[in-house]
Amino acid sequence: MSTRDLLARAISDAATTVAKRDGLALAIEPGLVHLERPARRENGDWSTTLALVAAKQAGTNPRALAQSLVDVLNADLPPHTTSVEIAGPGFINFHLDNGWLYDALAELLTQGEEGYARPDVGHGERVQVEFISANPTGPIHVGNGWWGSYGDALARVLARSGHEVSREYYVNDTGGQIRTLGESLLARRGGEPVPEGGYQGEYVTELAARYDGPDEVTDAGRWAATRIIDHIRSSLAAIGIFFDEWYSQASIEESGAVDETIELLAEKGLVFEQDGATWFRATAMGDNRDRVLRKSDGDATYLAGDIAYHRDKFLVRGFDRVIDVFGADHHGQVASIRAGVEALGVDPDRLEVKLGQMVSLVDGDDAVKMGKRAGNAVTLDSLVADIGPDATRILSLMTSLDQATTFDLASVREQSVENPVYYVQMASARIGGVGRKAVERGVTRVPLSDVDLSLLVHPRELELIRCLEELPEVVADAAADRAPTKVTAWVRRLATCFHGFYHDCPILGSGVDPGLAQARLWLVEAARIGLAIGLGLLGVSAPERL
RNA sequence: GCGCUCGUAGCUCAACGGACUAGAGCAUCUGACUACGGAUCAGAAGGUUGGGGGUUCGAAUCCCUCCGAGCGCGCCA
Repeated sequence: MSTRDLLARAISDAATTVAKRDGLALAIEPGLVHLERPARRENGDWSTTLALVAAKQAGTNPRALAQSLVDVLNADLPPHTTSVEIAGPGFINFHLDNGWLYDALAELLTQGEEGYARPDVGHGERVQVEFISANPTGPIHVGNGWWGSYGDALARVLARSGHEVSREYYVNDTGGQIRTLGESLLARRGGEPVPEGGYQGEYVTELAARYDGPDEVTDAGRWAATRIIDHIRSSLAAIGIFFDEWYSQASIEESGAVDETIELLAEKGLVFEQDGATWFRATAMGDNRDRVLRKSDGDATYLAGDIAYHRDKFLVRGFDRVIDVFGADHHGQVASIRAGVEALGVDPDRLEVKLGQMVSLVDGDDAVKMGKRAGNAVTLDSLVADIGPDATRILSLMTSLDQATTFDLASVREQSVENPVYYVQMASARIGGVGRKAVERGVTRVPLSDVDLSLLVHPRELELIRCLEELPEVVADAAADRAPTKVTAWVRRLATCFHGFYHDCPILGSGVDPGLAQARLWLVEAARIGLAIGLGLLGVSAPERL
């Protein structure tokens, strides 16, 4: 059990003691004790706001409650605790000796890369993360890659924190756009200009040259969409994004699921006919207007397919939770699909929609030329070719999804200090360097049980251990908040701590005490494990040399 | 016009109900190398968190309002 958990238990016990003694309504489960790290180290190693939060329900004031708790805690100090004090309006601060850090370090090393930082916050919840789902009518752009990196990292974080995760790409391989794609392809093959509103891109010309099927629009469109999806798949594979499922919209329509879904909604009295079309009474579910499900020409709308698709997710495949990651330009769909899900009798809270704000690229002096929305005009392939897969992923995971971002290609293109991937990967390379140097000098790590970790007393060493100790909590928070950027922030902090340690604490130097050298070698191993876990969650490589 | 999202240092971004100096990086200015990779480390300077109200013991964070920006408002997908 971690020191943090032991503290939480001690606080819970103290609350029980105080409640019984003073007749207060105060019962706090250890798991609900909120512990945080004070911003300033002199205010202790851990802090709790329990007295602030619980005073009202206990019928007392925060300072008085805090004082009672502090008295009880000081009478029987929790493990590693040297003192407990009250601060400000009623914060309770705990000062610990370094022993808790050595315990944490040993725990990390014992659990290793596989076992460490696997907080079970999901309890096996089955979560589907659907992301990218760009239409198969052309290459994907930078925004798709940006939001895709988010979706993939979120899936990794959820998987590590006790969720059963499935990644899915919804392929819109039907409807008018596929016909338009087919028309464009056939026009190009016939040497004619692409019709108004068609797809003009060069990729259409390239595909046309390879197409040897019939002069039939739908066949041509489907054929092209399949080739384009293959291309998208490889573009995403290049930055480490893979899907469990590529779900075809056409397959939903062909299976009859769309008709069934409309029928289901009709049974609930939420469907009506008007102007020759079939409508969904979405306003009954809070949408701001009703929506067409079946057009007067008999074709199902995109929305009808999407509702049928979500019915499949929740009611057929049985996911407990569905997280859809959309670009902000699709936010108009959210209210309708949410209304549809609710109409099907599914608790709409089980559907989470994450909107990725727009991404803009500038390129040094060419900023103006590229224009404001350049990000959505530049292909992901060209970005990756330009700055590499690792930089693409870490940059897209530096900012939160809901922050519209602009970044300058010129500043990250080369091995520039503005490119955070080098700072982090240099830590990885230095760790690799220590290993190589150790081999060169014939130094090997002795078993952990023979090492005295308490020799690690340098402030740089202690900071590094503190940082590593935070990882399980960072993973849990990142999962709960759907915020993989928290992992990015942590990885950068870890790199900073490692560089500081590396700078000030020689490991293999001739003047280093052998016992201390062993402790430091194990600390380096712990840093390697932490970095590997963190970068792994982000989909960024941890190279042993640069 | 309506709706959704967002306005935090010169720039790009953190922090998303906690205090104790709103944090990083870049850019600017000072320092540290015969180093286990200096693509590093240390320090300085830089912000009434778009404006104004409100709720709270406590607000960048929640609510209202105004201003500004982006994106949507099809029997397209």
